[in-house]
Amino acid sequence: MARPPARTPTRTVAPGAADAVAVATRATSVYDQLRAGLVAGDLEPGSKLAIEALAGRFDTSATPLREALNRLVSDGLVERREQRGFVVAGISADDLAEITRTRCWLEEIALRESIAARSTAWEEALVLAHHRLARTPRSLSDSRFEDNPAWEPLHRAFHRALISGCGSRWLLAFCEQLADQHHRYRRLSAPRAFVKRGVKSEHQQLLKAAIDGRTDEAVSLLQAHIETTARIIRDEPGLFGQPGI
Amino acid sequence: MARPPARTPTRTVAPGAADAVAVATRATSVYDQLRAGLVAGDLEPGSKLAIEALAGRFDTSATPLREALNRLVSDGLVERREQRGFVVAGISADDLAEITRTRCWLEEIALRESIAARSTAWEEALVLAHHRLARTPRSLSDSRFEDNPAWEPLHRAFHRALISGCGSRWLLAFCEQLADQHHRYRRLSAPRAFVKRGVKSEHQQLLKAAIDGRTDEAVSLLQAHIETTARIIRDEPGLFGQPGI
DNA sequence: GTAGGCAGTTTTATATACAAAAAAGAAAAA
DNA sequence: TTTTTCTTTTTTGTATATAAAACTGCCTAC
Repeated sequence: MARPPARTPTRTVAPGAADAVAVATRATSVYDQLRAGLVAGDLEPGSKLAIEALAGRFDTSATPLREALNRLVSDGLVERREQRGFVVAGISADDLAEITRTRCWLEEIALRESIAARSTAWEEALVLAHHRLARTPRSLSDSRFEDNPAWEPLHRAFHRALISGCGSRWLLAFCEQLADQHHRYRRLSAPRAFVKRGVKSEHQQLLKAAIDGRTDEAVSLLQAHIETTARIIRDEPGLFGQPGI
Repeated sequence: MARPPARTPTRTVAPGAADAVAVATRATSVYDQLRAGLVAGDLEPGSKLAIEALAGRFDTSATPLREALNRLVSDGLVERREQRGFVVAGISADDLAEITRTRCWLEEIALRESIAARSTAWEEALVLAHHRLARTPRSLSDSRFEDNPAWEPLHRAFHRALISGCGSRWLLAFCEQLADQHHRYRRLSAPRAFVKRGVKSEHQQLLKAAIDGRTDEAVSLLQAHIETTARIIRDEPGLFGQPGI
C-alpha cells in the first residue's frame, strides 16, 4: 500500500523547538534503514529476511524488527509468507510494466492539477528544486560512471515539487510509492550503468513547460521521461528470469 | 498506504485444496477484525487504541496486536503517535474532499482502461456482480432503514468488477484503499440514515453504459455516483468539528 | 533410483517480563 | 484560583522465553 498520506511528518527527531517531538522509536529506525536499503536495491529480490540475523545486524530484538517488516509489506517492498517469514519483494517484467503505466497515469493527473493550481510559491519551489538538481553531477567521475549519492534525493525532490501542488496528499503518497518502486528497479537493473541520454535537458524542458503552463507538453515530457527510464531498465540483460544467455 | 497489490491472496484459510495453504496467523486475524471494525465505523475517530485492552478483547498478547496496528497505519485507518501508541485515524471535511477527488480521478482511469480492454469474461463477471447486488435489498425493513449487512460487500464487488479490467493491480489497490476510506466516512456519518436516492437505478445505468462501451457516459455516471455519496456524508450535521448547533 | 515418511534442527509466531517514557495526580508556590 | 513541580501510576516499546510450525537430512519401502 501506499503508506497513508503523511499526516504525521516522517521526521522523527525534534527540529529544535521547545516542544520536544518524540524521538524515533527502534522499530521506526529499523524501518527507515531497511527501507533505504531495499529501495537502493541492496537486497536481492526473493531473498529471505531472517528475523534473528537482521535483529543482530541492527542491534535490536525480534519485536521491533517484525514491526518494521510489517510496515514494509504495505509499501510493497517486502512480501509476507504467512508462517514462513518475510522475503524481499520479487520483481518481474510484468510488474515493472504495471508500475510504469500506473505511474504515468497518476503523475499525469497530479501534474495537470499542479499546473492548473499553480501559485508563486509552487513555481519558486520548483525552480529551486531544479536548480539544485541541475548543478549536481550525476556521476562523481567524468570518465566512467560512479553514482553520486547526492543526486537521487535531489532528483526525487524535483519530481515531487512538480506534482506537489495537486492538492491531494493521497495521490502524492501513491506517486511516492510508485517512484520508490521504480527507483528500486533502476538500482537493481544496472547499479553502475552509464546514463547515455540527456536527462538534464529533459528536466530543463519539463521545468519550462510546467512554469509556462504548457500543460499537455509538460505531461508528454514527464511521461516520456518515465517511460524511457523504464525501457532502459527492461532492456537490461539478465534482470528478469533467464539471464541474457 | 495502500497495501501493495495483493500478490498473496488475502484469503487466509485453505479453500479446500490438497495443498494446504497456511492458516491465518494471529496478527492477521486481529488485523482483519480490527480493519472490519474500523471500516464499519465502529470506533470513534481519534480514540485511543490501547494495547492491553485490545489484546484482552481479541484474546491474544501485545506482539501480534502491535503488528496488526502497524499494518493498519499503512492503510490510513490508524495513526501512530511515536511513543504514545495508536489512535483511530481522524476525519475532517478536507480529508473527505481529498479522498473523493482522488477517488474520482483514479476510478476514471481504471474504468476507461477496463472498458477499453473489455472482454467477455469481464462483461459476464460484471453482469453477475450487478445481478447479485440488484436482487439484494438495501434495507431489511421497508418502512424504516435497517442496514442489510449483505448489501455492502455486494456493492463493493460490483464497483470492483467495473474497474477490475484496468490491468494494474497497483491502481486497483489504490482504489480499494480509497473505497475503504469512503466506506468508513459513510458509516460514521449516518449509521442509520435512509438513502433517498435511486442508487439502484444509478448502478443499472452504469452497468449498461459500461457494457455498451459508452465510456464517457459511464465515467460521468461513476463520478456522479461517488460525488453524490460524498455530498450526503459532508452535509450530515454534526460529523465534523462543531456539531450543527 | 525415486518417493514417502520420520526424527532433529531451525525459524517463526506468540506470550510474558521489563525498562523507559508519558500521563495522571498531589502537593507546594505564585 | 492558577500555575508549577514532583511523585505515582499507567502505558508504551523492547527484550527474552516458549510453543508451534516449517525445513533438513536420513532412512526405508517400493
